[in-house]
Amino acid sequence: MAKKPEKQPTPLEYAILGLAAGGPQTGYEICRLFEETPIGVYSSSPGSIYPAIRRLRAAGLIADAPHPDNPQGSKKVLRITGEGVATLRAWLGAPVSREDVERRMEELMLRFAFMSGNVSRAVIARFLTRLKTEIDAHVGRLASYAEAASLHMPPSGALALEAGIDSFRDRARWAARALDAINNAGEAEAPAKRKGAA
Amino acid sequence: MAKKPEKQPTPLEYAILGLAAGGPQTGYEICRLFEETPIGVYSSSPGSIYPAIRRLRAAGLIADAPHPDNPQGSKKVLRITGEGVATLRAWLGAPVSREDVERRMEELMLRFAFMSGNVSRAVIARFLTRLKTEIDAHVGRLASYAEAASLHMPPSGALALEAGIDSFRDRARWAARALDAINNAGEAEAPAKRKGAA
DNA sequence: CCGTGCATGTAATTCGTTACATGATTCC
DNA sequence: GGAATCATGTAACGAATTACATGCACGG
Repeated sequence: MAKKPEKQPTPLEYAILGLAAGGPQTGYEICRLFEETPIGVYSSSPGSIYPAIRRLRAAGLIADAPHPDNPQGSKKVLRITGEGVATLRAWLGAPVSREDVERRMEELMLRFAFMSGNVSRAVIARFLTRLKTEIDAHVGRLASYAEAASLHMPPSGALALEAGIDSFRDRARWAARALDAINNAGEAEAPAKRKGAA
Repeated sequence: MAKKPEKQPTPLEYAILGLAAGGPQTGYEICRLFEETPIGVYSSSPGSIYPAIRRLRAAGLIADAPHPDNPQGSKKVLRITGEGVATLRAWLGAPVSREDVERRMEELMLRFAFMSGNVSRAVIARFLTRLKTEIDAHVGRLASYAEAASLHMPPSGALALEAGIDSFRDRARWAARALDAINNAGEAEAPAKRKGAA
């Protein structure tokens, strides 16, 4: 358990790690998920997935499950390791930075997607709160840029910028709604500290 | 003007081409634009931009403007070539595919941003119409997937999927609004075929 | 016994990222 | 004349894309 340069996994590797955290998977199952479900906005295809699996295995974040009864070769079942869980949780719990919002929103949403079951409700709530704060700040910057520059832009340029601002605003509203949903779901499960409405 | 393998430029190269189509630029000006304006969601930094400029120059899509009075070495002014304009227009006018919407929405918005001044209003309108159609279809697919799978997903996974669907819906609404804006602006400029409301 | 789907990979290419290198202006 | 900014690049590296390679299992 030593001798790892401690390099941060790529988003694709985190995605695979997150899938493995939901239960043992084979490489082929992971390929299928990337092909057939909306998670696959993040690339797909065996050519990127199998090398990513190999890197995760080399880093000790996943391991081959003891071959159930397969002779070998075909059907290797992957299981996340303790260190893998720790790495995944560190990623999920990392602060939401301005750069994340400006240039890595997709990765933020991928992070969020894997949170339930892997981090506490408090961590999820903190993520959403911080996400909304950072998005609001970014929308402010974009709006003032648009105000200053829209007139000197070609119409389609201004409209494209508007689309970007809109989508950040929309995401901020979603974050607020998601926070409510998480809190309500949590209250229903937990011993119920307080009840407002049904 | 021969001997080019006719390979399709990358999004970054198209972005540079689009900027050059707006008027001569220096590499440094392009770097600054990527650093300081919201166009820079598409990477930035000299390390990717200068190599891209070199590739565009090698492909004959941009050329060095005859050095105005600079001795040499510093401050090379880039100008788009006729072939560059043709390549840019081909990109801007290309059909909107399902794959574009599913996995290259950012590139579609980049395309749209450069349309004014480079392609006709008809091409812009066709783009927006087709974009909305493809987005609506994709929303339909995502919604039926969500209906079938949301219950078996962890809550944050379902919420993340919802965020994705929302943002596509939002973008479809934007496309409709943008189409109106383009049409209205066009009518104001053109000899006015018909007038409905002020 | 033959094709289709299951299942796991490798190889070549290419682009982007990060970091570094270099020199010319301009401002104080 | 020294520092900041202008301005243009190169080098090392990593990772994704595309295409290809391989073999097993199973139904018809």
